[in-house]
Amino acid sequence: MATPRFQRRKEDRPQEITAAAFEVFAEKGYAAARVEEVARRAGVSKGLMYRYFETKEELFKAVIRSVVIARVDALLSAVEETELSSEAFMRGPLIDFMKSVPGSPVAVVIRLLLAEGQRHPDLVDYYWENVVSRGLEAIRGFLRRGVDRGEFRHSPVSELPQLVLAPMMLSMIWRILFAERPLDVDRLMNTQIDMILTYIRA
Amino acid sequence: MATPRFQRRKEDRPQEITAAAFEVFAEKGYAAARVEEVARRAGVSKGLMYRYFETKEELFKAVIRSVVIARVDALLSAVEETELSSEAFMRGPLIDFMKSVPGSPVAVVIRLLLAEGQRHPDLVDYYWENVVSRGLEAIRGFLRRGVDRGEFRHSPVSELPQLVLAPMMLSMIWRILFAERPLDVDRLMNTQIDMILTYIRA
DNA sequence: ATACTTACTGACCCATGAGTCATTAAGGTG
DNA sequence: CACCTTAATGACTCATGGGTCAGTAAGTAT
Repeated sequence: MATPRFQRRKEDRPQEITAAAFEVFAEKGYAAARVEEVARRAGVSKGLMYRYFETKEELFKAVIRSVVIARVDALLSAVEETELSSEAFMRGPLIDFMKSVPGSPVAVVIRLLLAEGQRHPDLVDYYWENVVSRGLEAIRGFLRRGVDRGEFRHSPVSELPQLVLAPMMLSMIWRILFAERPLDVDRLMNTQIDMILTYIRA
Repeated sequence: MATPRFQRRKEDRPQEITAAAFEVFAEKGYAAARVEEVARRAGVSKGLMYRYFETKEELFKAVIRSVVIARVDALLSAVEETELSSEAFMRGPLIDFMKSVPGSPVAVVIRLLLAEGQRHPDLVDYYWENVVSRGLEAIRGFLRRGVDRGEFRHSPVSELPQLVLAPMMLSMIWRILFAERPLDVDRLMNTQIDMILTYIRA
């Protein structure tokens, strides 16, 4: 009694394929990624892959979309639900969030978007709407709330959430390009937050 | 008397070809760039291109190297030669430098490196040594000098030149990905510098 | 058990584009 | 001017890899 040559697992395939594709795209980038390699890692024939995803490009889009959502939502609800003072929130949960991003799948997505974004403007839009603009809005809202509560003074910072995130971006790029070169990410982010607090504390 | 079908211009070709290649790589990225397109824009046959550059990859490397040097040198000598106070230097020449980078060819190179760096570690090394580490060193030296002169107090910032450059990085990434979405780069950089100065002023 | 649907396979097709090379002619040399 | 070197051309080759599809068998319904 030979084991069957394959099993039918319609439900699980798409997710298994996007997971494998994420790996391959992460390692090679879009253009150098081989569809056959994705299929192999997903434990599936190339033909089947094309049953679930029309083209390599569709697969790529599915991968990007599959990575995006969860992390930002966590930040959003953390901002809303916290009972910490604004300063404590920045020194605690916010900084933890920022430290977690550069090593997360989000960094891979950013790299792919930087490389391929020009030819996939709809993906960039998608990413903008679901990640960047929501994330910035969360932080902008947080800073304004601090001002309203009298914890922070008025300053340009309240309208520049990018200032808070800049060291996170830099750390991400650093990690992608110069992985092995040392960068004291903790110190970088702690100092930036400390500087911001010194600057805006009421 | 027909005009000659071509002219021999051994001296100028390499530079004309790398200039055309820069354009094409900038528009398409490495993988999607067509060697024939580069040749066409350089006003040259594909065959001739291969006389000057062994492979597409060599051409790519030549392009990266051709872009790199001048800008950093300008920063380095500006730091050494200025007679401004440290604060005035930061608010003037340094900030001007930072504003100029995101729209410069350097941004294109960063994008190409992010996309292709994994497969060209020697290029990443080259870029690190000739651009990043020199640039960081220049700023670190500048910050230390400010401390030595009694203009700045001791603080972690003196050892974190990345903090100064973080908004520049963010602006660069922003521009690459979200070109059309507004970002007040001037305000971003001015505020960061203002924050830093407030934080470290003796 | 038998018939039937369709998930799945893998050998195949073929457009694409990097790289080659036989040939041509520009432009210098004696 | 005749000769020679080599810059320059462009038609060609051939590997690569995205995408197809005829055939196979897993699982389900009757």
